[in-house]
Amino acid sequence: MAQPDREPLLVVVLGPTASGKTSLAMAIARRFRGEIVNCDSVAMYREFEIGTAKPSAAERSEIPHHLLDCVDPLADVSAGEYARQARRVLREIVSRESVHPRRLPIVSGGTGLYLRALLDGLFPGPQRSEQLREKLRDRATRRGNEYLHRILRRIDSAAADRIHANDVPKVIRAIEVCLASQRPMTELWEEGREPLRGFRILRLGLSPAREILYARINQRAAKMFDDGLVAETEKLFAKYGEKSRPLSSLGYKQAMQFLRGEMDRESTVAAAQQAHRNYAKRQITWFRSERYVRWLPGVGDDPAIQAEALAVVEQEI
RNA sequence: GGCCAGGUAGCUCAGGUGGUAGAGCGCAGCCCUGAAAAGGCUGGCGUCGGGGGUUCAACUCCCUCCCUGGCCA
Repeated sequence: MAQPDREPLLVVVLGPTASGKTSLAMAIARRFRGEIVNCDSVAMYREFEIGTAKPSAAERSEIPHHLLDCVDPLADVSAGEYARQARRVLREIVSRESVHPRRLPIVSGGTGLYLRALLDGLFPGPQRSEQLREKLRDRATRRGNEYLHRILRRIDSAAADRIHANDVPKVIRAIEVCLASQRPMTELWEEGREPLRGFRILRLGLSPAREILYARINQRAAKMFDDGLVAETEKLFAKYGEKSRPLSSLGYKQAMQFLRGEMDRESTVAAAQQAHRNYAKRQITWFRSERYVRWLPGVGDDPAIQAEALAVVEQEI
């Protein structure tokens, strides 16, 4: 029996792309009156449909979904912004006075950093400054990565030790933080993060065999092209131009190359499949070190896996 | 059948006046504190087409055979 004063449960479904997170989240939501909170960075953008494998219209009308289609194609999201919005949504779901029993929030997604920002929090640092970044990027191109890295070493040597000189975006972010806050970034890190409070968190991780996952990825990426990914990309490019960041994300990036005539259709599909596989591998590495994950050895639309997951949630709820 | 080009890592290809080989990609492992579907780091891998010969030593030189592509008949 649930104690009356127990904190509400939050279920998190995580795993690499194409592992069946949506299916599993839907199954849990159906059974326990859930609402799904998206945690895929690109799915937040409006109008990017085919390449993002968003839940279908039918799924969205059956179960409430949050943080999908909430960002303008010309805007930029960030981990911090995501975390703020997601926390607000979670509190809202769980604090509706009129709803009994309480609805179950289910976070579902594969963007590891966003998930960490949501659950563990980020350090209290400044937001990005596009002008400064532009300037630093420019210097990196003209004077080299090592040059930029030496600047970082001068103002925050601990950060320079941790960040490889070739990892330009992270070097730039570190310099940006130091300059904006007038303190070494690693010193700000010491101040800790602000984790999400007020929930008991159950992490369910999907971990299908590599071979099976790669086969699903290949199939799904090919299907995106059959379903009109190129036409969608063309439309979005015509409407927003190159400044729309998600146009350079998985699938869209390859479709853009096709539209520019850089590749034939077959190589385009192959390149998109490749990019998705590489991404999945990085996700797997990221999630592997995540703690407190209840791993499910299969795919989210497998009835046996769903049954296992439902049983685990049942115990916790 | 003749002539040319070529057969080197899973793939595409570099290379070497003879001292047992590389790059990119793939693959695998890893990192990640507001661009993260981004960015970066590390690492296997080869009977250098087969067989002979010359040589202390052949992937490299010579002979021969096989295979692929092109041109000519």
